Amino acid sequence: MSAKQNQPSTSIRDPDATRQRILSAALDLFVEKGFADVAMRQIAENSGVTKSLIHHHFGSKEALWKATKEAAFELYAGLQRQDLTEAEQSDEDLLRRGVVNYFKFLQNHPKVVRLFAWAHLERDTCVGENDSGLVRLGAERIRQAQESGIFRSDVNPVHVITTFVITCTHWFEARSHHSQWEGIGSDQEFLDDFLKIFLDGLKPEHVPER
Amino acid sequence: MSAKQNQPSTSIRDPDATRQRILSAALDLFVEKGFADVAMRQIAENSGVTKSLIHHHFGSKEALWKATKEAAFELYAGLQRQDLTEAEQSDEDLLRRGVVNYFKFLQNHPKVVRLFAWAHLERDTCVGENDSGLVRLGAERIRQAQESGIFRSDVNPVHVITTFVITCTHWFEARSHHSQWEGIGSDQEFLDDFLKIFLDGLKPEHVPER
DNA sequence: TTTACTATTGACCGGCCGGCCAGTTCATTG
DNA sequence: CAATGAACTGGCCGGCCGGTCAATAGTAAA
Repeated sequence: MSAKQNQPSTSIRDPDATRQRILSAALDLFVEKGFADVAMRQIAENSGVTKSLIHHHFGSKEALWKATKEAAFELYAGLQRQDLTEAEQSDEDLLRRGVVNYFKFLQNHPKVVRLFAWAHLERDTCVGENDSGLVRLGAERIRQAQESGIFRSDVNPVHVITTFVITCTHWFEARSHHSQWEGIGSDQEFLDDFLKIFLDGLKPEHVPER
Repeated sequence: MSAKQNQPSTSIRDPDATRQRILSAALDLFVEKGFADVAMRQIAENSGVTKSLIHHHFGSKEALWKATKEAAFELYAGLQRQDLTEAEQSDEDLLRRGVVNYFKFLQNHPKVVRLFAWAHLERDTCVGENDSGLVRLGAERIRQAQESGIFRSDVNPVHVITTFVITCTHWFEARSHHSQWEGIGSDQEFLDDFLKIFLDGLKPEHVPER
């Protein structure tokens, strides 16, 4: 992957790979226990390097934390932007697919979900800043669909996006919380029910008086 | 409040009040920074007592954390149960009022919101266990409304409850996250839009075939 | 081969952590 | 008025924290 020249695998030192191993171990630990409860020593041990080496590559614990979040967000934004741009026109089915895609993404990336949850709690704003572009794009799609009469036009398009983003996100963030509720269904069953309510709730008013 | 006998206010020692002051300081700090990032020394300083005294009254940091969460949950459950039981029959307007009440509660108790968010992340199950009773009660109400033909019957009642609980909760938990989204409205505006979508989405099917 | 640079190590630092303990002060009770 | 026990204090402990630094080892350029 990052093999410079034709250097064979005899190369003992590979700083890129080292950084990657550190980031990976840091991600696992930060995701599990949050920033404050993780010791640099643990990260060092889990990644098979010295604590000093982490400082050499990343500078400080804070900087490593920031780098971890940025790496996670790159993954997140990359896939999301892809989903959003490859779809072309706006109709109900597009929104359904958008919700399903977002839901599936969170389902497949539980680490990202938890990492962002920690970030929210420490009032990290960079995640929110970064995806405001995605939201703008999505809201524009909704607005177009409202103008075409596909969706009701008496709701703020941003709130439509927010509603499903919030629902999907919190479903996974607080899974351990509501998974013990009696009678609650699987991921798929909840998604299906939510889509019924959400999409029918967005249908245009039946009696457009005035 | 907790004045035993007719003891005047000259009483220097008041262990109940002391415990309360410790709990209050602990709540503020835990809410702000989470369990791991709070030092017993800070709690001691903020509550005006010695670190040793906290250990005397609560035993350990973990125990204090647990006591803090339990106190918060008592407040939460008390008000929620009150809202749920004082309402009698089930109709659309009842659900609307339920959602509004829940939303307003979270709006008025940001500390509880954040405390529970920390608890979720450390996979604390006791919060979820405790309110499963509330959910059961709410779901039963929805089921009755479905039988009466007030709501669509093709969705799991628990998922109806879950949907609005999740939405309200995450709206406040991740406020710092989406407050920077361009075009997003105030608490009230979002609530209004969500209610439109949610309640209309719950209306019975228009063509009840079969 | 020499040089220069960077990746990597292990030992070490001051400081803060949660918890403990011996002692003091207060309030109740017999 | 003792005296008993709980509330409360200050000081101390071992241990872990993030971070630093001088020294070493590998690597690529000259």
